[in-house]
Amino acid sequence: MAEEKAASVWLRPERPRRAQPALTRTQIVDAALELLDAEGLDGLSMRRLGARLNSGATSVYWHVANKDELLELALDRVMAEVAVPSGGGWRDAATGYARSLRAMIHRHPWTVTLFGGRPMIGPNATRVLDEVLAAFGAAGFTGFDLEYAWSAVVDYVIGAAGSEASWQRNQPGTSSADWIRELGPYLSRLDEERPGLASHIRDIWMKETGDVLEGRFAFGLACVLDGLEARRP
Amino acid sequence: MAEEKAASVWLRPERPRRAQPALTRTQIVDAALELLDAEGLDGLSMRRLGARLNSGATSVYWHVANKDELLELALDRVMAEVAVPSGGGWRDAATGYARSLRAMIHRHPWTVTLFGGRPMIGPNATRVLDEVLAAFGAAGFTGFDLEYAWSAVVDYVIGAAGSEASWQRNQPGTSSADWIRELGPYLSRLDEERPGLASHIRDIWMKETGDVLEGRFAFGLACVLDGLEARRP
DNA sequence: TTCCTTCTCGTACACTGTTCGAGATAACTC
DNA sequence: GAGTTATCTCGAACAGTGTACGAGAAGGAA
Repeated sequence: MAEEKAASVWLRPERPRRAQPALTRTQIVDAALELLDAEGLDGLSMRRLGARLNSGATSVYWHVANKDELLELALDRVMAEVAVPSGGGWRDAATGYARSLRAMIHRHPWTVTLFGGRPMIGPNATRVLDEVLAAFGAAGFTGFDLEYAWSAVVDYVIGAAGSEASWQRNQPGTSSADWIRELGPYLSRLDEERPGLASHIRDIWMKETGDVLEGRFAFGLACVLDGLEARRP
Repeated sequence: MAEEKAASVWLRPERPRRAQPALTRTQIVDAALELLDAEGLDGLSMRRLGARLNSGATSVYWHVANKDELLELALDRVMAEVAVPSGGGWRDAATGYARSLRAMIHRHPWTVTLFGGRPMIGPNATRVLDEVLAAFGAAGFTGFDLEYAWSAVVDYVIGAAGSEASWQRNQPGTSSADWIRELGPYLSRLDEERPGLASHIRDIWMKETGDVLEGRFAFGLACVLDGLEARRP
């Protein structure tokens, strides 16, 4: 990856082009997304991207400065899938936003590592942020409280959805129950050393189905939102 | 990275050794930690690790199967710095745990990417988890609620501290204010398109000092804990 | 025609994780 | 003592990575 900090992608428009261009930024991002969604962050290499585009590996560098920059574009692209419902109360808006963000992360688990890398200022990310601030603003939050309030929600969602997603990213096709099953010897050792923990693991992790994940997220989100409600001016 | 899934590190003890070994697991992890803390995840390569240990690059592979495994060992090592205070109420325990985890993440920003990769079952991670479960259990939580309750706290802390840390990881030595300043043209464009957002950015991000981060974390954590308190049996 | 911009791409460099097998060294066996 | 085995180090090699560079093709304008 490049060490130089080029000016942000969002300041440098797509290069001017002539009649029939062979490669486009959107086309490149499309192909990158296919690779990312199919095989995760490791699945995207510039050479494979070139192959998928039926072009030379290094042709992409005319349209995009970096691999980092390409990822920034891809991340903003999937932010288009995130929506903040309007019309209902602020709590509906917050819940809808949280669930929509989580769903997006589940569809694109590779995003997790990228969040927070630098402030996201792509068009879709700013649109989402603008909508979120409007919704929380309408709820009465202003100034620092506004920042704190929406941060609490995003931070929780990214933490929760991130931990859910990084499992499926690293152990595709296996459940945590499968994994625990391989750990027989470890669990029986744990029975002696930390019996409370061992029984909790057997109770919970072995039953970790989609429902449990769902329940966990609903619980945590409700906690955060209750806390916000209590602090709302 | 290896595709094969070797049995977990924690099931395979350090290899038996003779009188004066030249390389030790702990020694290796020590050196790895130095590299990780100094230069982040990218700073750790097997060759550089070998160099720091005054040994051949591939000698490490006798003591550790993978780079992934090495990272697992390093991650568990820093989990030793996390503590759950006991003696006070459950809320003291939860707060202390949250702050201790956040502080650890700040000291070792490279951990963020590693969390959730797979369940952490190293000795230090299990010790922490055991203590946390005990604290939340003493607060009255049982079964699924116990799992939900502690998850809400970890997920929030990892989300919040993670976003704080990934900034310092990617832009070492610069503040977000510096970064915004470079974005002059972008901000003035935003003034026209999304005036509310632009003014919020100027108000908040430009002033993002340690105090703001501190306030944000305290706010979010209080929200989560209030929510838990309300749901406590 | 000449010139300039736009765009593609082969080659090359310095790096990565990891495998393999050769060799050294110590401890145990006879 | 000699012989054998287990422990450990390490150089070479392989397939892969991101990216700089420069040669060249293709089209529009003068």
